[in-house]
Amino acid sequence: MLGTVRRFGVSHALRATAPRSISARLATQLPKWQAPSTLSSLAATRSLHSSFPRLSAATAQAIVEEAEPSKPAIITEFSDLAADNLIHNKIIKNIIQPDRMNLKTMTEVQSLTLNEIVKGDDILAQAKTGTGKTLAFLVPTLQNILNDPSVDVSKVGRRSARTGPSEIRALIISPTRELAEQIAVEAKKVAFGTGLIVQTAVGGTQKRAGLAKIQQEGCHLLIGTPGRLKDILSDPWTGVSAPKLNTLILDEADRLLDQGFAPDVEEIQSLLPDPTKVDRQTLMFSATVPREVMQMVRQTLKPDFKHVNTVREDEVPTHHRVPQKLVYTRGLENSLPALLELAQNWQKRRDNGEELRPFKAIAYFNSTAETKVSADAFNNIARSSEFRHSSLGNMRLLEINSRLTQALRTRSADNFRKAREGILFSSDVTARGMDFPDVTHVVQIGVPRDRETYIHRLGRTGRAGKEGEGWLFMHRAEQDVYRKRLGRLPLALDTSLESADADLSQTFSNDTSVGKIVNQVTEGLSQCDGATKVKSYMGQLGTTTGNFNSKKEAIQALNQMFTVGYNMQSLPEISPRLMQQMGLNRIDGVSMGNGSRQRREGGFSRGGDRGSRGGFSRGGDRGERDGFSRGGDRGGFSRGGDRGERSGFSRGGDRGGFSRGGDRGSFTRGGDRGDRGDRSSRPRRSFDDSFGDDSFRF
DNA sequence: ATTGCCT
Repeated sequence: MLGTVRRFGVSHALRATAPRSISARLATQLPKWQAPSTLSSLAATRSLHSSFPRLSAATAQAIVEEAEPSKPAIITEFSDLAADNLIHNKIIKNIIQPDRMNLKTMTEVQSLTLNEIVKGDDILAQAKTGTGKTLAFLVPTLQNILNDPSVDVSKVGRRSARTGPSEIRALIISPTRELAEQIAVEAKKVAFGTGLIVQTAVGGTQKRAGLAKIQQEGCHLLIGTPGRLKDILSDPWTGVSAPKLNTLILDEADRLLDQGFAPDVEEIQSLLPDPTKVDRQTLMFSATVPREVMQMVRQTLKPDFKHVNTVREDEVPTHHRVPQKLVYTRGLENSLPALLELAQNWQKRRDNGEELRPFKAIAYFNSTAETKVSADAFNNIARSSEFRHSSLGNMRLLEINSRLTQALRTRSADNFRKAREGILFSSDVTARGMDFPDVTHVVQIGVPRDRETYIHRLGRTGRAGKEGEGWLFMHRAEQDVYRKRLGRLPLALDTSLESADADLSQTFSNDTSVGKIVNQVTEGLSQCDGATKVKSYMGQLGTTTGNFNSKKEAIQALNQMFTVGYNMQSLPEISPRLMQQMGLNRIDGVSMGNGSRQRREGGFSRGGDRGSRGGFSRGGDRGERDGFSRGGDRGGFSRGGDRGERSGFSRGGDRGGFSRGGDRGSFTRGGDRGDRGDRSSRPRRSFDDSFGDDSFRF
């Protein structure tokens, strides 16, 4: 708690030196916001001007005592924004009317950023997932466009409308298409009736149709993904340009500034008017701002930008309202049974009269092919009449990843939004920003690529004041990478899922509930397309070899998943070239392909699904883009070789030395700053150093 | 080899 107060105290003191903002003024006039907990009621606004001196710990402590007693009430009502014509009446109505957005009270991040954005400051805003960041930048940004005397909204709707394809005043960049569309939907709600025109530009849609729409209707606010934005802004032939652009918004800013996106984002910036000639405000929003992107942030924003941070530095940026559980799986093949068991247990409790919301989960996987196999397997399971008549029978089982056609992606997202209960099998395409209502569970299968990914995925539940649960299923051999990569997180060990620890190489009787689950999953997987299973194996090859303690263990676990879990006879071939690239060798247990034969025959030969039956659709081509192959289609089955006997494979689960400990990983705060993300700028504390006696167990 | 992102 101490660390929190200190941070708050410093920030508050700094804030007092800044010009008094309207929100501060409003704050003192308004009744204090009734916060559900002190955790979220505290907030910090601080200036990060590069010349600002860093305070010593002693100074900070002194300020704490001075500043702590008077906590300002920082949250305001939307209706109060009408004062001084701060925000257009129409916008306020759109927000508060029961038949429209039906919101009343601003969230912290909304109230803390509104004035700064209207003032025109550059901002980096950090707030937890699901706390209304989108609205926080939309409302003042749309207001700023209305405030611009050169923007004429009065004639919109008539033929003589003065808006056009070069009237873009604000640009919002999003890392995924669905998020861009979602922001646009919200923007249109806010802008309704104001005459402001909101347009989108994302990939996977018809470029020409989108351009025609912009040309016909005009555009004040453009929302899009990096590739398409770059495309239309760089191509003079499109007629779409932004010579009057005043606002650039990076949603999920840390993602857009990371290696994968930064070049595109920089190029887009270079296509915008010179900021020394046309004044430009840049806004960055995210729940996570790892230390290593701060340099990029500073380079992109004006030197006097404001850092609004509602996540206290000793706090894990996840909701304390979302309990997080860690499940060790015996093998990689145990994850899907454990997922089914989780759903079943929940629905059983509902059947027994517990007041629980319907099971609505997102299952996250680290590769697209794995999402596909898993979704296909569950859809196969769901075809049985037993399943259909069980308490899981009404679940929607949907899949989304970047390899699907955009039409299917959109359909899955829409269907999952509407679904009362179900599972969305997802890659990281939905990890950030997506707002699916009433998600009760987020299940992450395998350790995610980084801590930010973990946090954002988890943030798909527990939104807008609702409850939710987070689950991480992980192989024992991922333990080290879990600690190193994810750092401090409030996960509690959970051993309630029996199928997570079952030895799937055994035969199970349908008499037990675990046996039934295992048999259902095995059967569902048997019916899946063999080629997709190979792609899943290949896809996981990259992540598991990076996640496991050793490559050898990773290969053994994968091989077992493939043969025991996927019910395949022989292992996918890995070309000598790839093996060399990945630093694998024969000893690791991979099946080395014959490069020349593979080239000659191309792709892979269809090998044996042992248990596959006819009759069912194999999941196969339900519209995946490019036949689900991105670049070199490798991975053949090795011919001949071990004909399905499993004895040749190591059984994974070497668990020597591991102790299961009690379930105590609850949410406690040590004195040290939980803030991490310091992966590059300074040496990380070792895991053990950062844990006191009553700290997180995992 | 692994996510997402203009054709």
